[in-house]
Amino acid sequence: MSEPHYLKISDIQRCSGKRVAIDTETTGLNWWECELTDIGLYCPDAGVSGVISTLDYGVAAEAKAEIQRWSPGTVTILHNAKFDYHFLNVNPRDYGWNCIDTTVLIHLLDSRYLKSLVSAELVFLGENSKRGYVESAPAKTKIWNWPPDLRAVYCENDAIVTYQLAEELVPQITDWGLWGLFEKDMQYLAIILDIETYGIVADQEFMANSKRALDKRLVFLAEQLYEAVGHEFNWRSTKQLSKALYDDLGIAKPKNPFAGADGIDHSRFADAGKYKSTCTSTFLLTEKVHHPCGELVSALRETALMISFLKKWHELVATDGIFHSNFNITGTRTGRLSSSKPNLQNVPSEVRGRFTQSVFTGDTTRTDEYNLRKAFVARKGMTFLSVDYSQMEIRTFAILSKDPNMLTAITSGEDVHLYIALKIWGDCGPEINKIHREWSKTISFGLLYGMTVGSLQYKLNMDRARALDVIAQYKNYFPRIDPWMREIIERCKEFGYVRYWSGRIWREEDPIYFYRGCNALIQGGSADMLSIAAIRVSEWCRSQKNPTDYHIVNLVHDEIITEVPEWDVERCAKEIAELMQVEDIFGIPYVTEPKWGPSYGDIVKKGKDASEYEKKKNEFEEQYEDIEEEVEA
DNA sequence: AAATCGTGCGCG
DNA sequence: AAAGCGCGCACGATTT
Repeated sequence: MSEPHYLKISDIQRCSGKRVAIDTETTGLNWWECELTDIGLYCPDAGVSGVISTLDYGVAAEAKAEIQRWSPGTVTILHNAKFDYHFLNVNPRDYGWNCIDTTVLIHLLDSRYLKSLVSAELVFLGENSKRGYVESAPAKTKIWNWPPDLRAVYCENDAIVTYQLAEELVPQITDWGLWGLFEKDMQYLAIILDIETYGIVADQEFMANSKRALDKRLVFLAEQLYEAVGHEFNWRSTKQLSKALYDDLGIAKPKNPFAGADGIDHSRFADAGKYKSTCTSTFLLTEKVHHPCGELVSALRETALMISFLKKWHELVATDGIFHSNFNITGTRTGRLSSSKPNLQNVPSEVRGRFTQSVFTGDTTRTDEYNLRKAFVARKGMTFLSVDYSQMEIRTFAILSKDPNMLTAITSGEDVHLYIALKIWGDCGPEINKIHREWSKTISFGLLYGMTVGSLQYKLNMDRARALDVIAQYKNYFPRIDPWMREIIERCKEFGYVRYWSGRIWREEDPIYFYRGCNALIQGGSADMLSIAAIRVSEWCRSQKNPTDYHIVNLVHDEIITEVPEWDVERCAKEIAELMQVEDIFGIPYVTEPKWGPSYGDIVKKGKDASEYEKKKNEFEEQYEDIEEEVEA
């Protein structure tokens, strides 16, 4: 092992204004409760290479303060910058530093690359310098428990590798014409750093009440099921469930819809084991197996899932009652954001079961203990303001494909799906129009994602000829759909990638997946637009008279949620909704819709009756009592 | 005992 | 219940 190079506090200032790679080691991943153990710096222009050991709290504070004195224009280079910045308690934007995050460089070159430093070094520098250190460390020991000298050389090495990666990758990014997009993503990263730091408050009382009610509900439902079947079993196991329903209870098992007249599945999927012979999906159980046990299992699954959300959240909420979720800008194939610990992008809402397997089966409203968005609340005196885009992806499709009729549809100001349905199939009376509207929705989203005829006939329960006819009518009305899709597939064939309006590159070499490029352009193109909107909203927040009262708290693909003073919400709604239209980008406004309320589960459009909240609350209390009685009985 | 895969489902 | 895109997470079953 090489000797560690311990730096003096005074060495830190030598990096100011220069290109400096930073790597930190810490006592854990949770930056809001863990400590820095080391700060590695590599700045060849200043002749600095080494580590500040920050095990001493005073030294850590001193080192952080010195770093904060770096002048504007200092180029900080980090691998997964958000992590280190959280521990250093700084946002590079606030100090005028440039930031180069090497994971983002990699992601922009090809979103399929793994982002770990080991993998990056191997792919782009052809080495694995970490291995030696890891092998000389005590087996299965966390880095923060390593001997300090070993950790120091490891940390310094990571900083050096990060610097080398930037040297290698920045010219590649420039060559591909991606530098502008990279700078945008670095601005985005700074905002996400703010969002994570500020966090979102947990309503732990709601979580506890909801959990209690759901636990009882689960026991009650399970007992019902076991009684019906005649014995206990693990309903979570598809194997055991299949046996209980179709063998023990003798319910008729749904026929394989892909089987031919001889009852045998001759499709190309049959051998691949794609047909799940247990037949226990919720879709089958509720739509095809008409038996109360199907409903029971469906309710059990929903209840169990809600409980698992609550259990996870209980572990994740910090001691100050705040969630510090993690948003990853390099986590998806298309350029969307992903969220974890907790995932703030898949929180169950009040509306349940809109679709089962994408087949419309009617909306139902969840009672309060199932409306888990209520677990996220605004701080005292504040309110959540959620502004989302209407039909964002259809709008992006219209703009990218320049389909004249689709552009008219989205700028008409009408209900887009109904508008399309009426244009294609005419006014057939309210009942039939409703069906046509569902068709239109299924086809619109299906086409965007590359749905096949077979799938549509299955989804809409039509024969092949009818499904083909419906698609033909749709495509006949929107003449640019087919040509646009063909162009994208052609580009994939020719270049091995397609470019978004933003310049982002989506790569694919396998012809069987070229069709996914259409979805990537729409989904990812929308994501790049939302990120720009978020950057502007963040700037707006910081330009307010009292900026500490205005924060973004969540981003959900087509929605920006801010926390603003309750008294000021109407003005905020108006200004942010307008700002988010970003009309300057395409010359066409993205229509936005503001809603607000005291919790994420209780945001409604302006004008909705406040007594609605009290009404639901009472229903919750009643239902909770019912469950208590049910269980006791 | 731990890692990985398969299934299922929440969201857009 | 495969066929339409993109995620994160929990759990059972299976593999190492």
